[in-house]
Amino acid sequence: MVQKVLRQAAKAASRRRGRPRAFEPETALAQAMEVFWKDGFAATSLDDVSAATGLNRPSLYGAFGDKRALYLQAYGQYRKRMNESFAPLFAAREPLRTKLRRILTAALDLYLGGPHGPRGCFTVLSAASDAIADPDLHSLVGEAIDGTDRAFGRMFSDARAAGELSAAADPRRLARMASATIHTLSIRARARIPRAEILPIIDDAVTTICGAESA
Amino acid sequence: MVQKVLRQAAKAASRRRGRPRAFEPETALAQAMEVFWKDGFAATSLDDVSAATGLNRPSLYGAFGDKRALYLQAYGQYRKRMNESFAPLFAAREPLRTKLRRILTAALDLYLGGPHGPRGCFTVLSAASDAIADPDLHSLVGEAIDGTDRAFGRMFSDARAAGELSAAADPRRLARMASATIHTLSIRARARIPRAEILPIIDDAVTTICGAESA
DNA sequence: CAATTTTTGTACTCTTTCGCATATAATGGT
DNA sequence: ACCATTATATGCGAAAGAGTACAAAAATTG
Repeated sequence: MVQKVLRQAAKAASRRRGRPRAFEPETALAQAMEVFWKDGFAATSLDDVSAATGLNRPSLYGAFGDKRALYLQAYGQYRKRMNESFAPLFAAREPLRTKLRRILTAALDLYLGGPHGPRGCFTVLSAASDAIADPDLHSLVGEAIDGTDRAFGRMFSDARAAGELSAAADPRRLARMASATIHTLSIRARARIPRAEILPIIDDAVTTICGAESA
Repeated sequence: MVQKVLRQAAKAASRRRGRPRAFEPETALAQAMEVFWKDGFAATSLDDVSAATGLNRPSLYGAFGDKRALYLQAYGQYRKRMNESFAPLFAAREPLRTKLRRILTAALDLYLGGPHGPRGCFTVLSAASDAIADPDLHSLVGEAIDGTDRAFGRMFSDARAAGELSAAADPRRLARMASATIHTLSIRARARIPRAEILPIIDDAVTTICGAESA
């Protein structure tokens, strides 16, 4: 009994007991994410995921559980990756105007540039899905939206402290407008509206939030 | 042959030939719309639609065609109804501020108050769906988004002409920000965020677009 | 009333899909 | 070398889902 506990504790460090996995769960999850992101939960079959990952269904079950659990983990990885890739953009020491433009442009590129065409934001897709009825997904999506609001909120709050925004500006209001921009970018990208017609919205948001171009 | 053509031409006016329908297509379409709106295209089975309408599947096929055609017609009816119910709000002779607030509030109520709980905007859902790959749906959704931009655009343009907005205001930019607000309301409603947490966004948008409250 | 036309309801076929049972393969422990 | 353990691959089984065939029902036309 004690032995077993010790062995389990060492699992991460030393090699697992039986036959080793022939794949990296992280990679498989990233591939599963792609197909779910493209077609959504209901329209994606486990055979689609199987084909995308190169794994048989039993391997998927063994590693991640059933379809729902797999989706939740794929979406979890999406959130983690988004946080990692956008954190430096939010932390950058740049003029507010430039920073906001960079963030929105990065989001649009991400939404338009999927390996299978325009796809929008996975969070927005998950919210639209029937799977949003699931309380777990429901929480994750709520956290994601809130997290975006907060990230923008901190950015505008810092900018105001640095004198880049008027003292009367409300960081939380501006943050929600920035999130709204993210959402409209996602929807228009997914609707396959051409990039050239979406791009002006980034200018709209920068102008609306930071004021008209002064230079 | 000529007889047949004449008969078909008179079809709309005089009674149809064989056994009459036991249902109104408009009503059935409205009921189909509800279920598609709730769960999306892929997660809604024809049995679900059959249950919601009280019609057998062969009747659905006879009246509307296959599942895809049915969805397109249900979505078409949604668009028609939205245009009808929002047109008077856009046309109202009210202060811009009041009008914008009324429109956004009506949208939020619609998104939150489905017979089966929060549901968001059907256009946003359709864009998120896998069915967006269908060129026909794709066009309909594009038109819907564009139509909203234009409706807001006219409103702001008129308001500027009436002196309710500064001469420097760009109606198209403001229109896209208003549409973005509609989109974020839809997403947050669908994500089951409580009404009280969504409501401030309407204030945000009114303030951002019309300027800070003067009175 | 008989013939024709259209709708309705039952039941059917064919395909897809999820989840799992079972057998085989590959590793660590003793 | 042998056992315990974990992963892989084939394939099964039950269920759901889309679309349709067919006969009965309900209307119009002559």
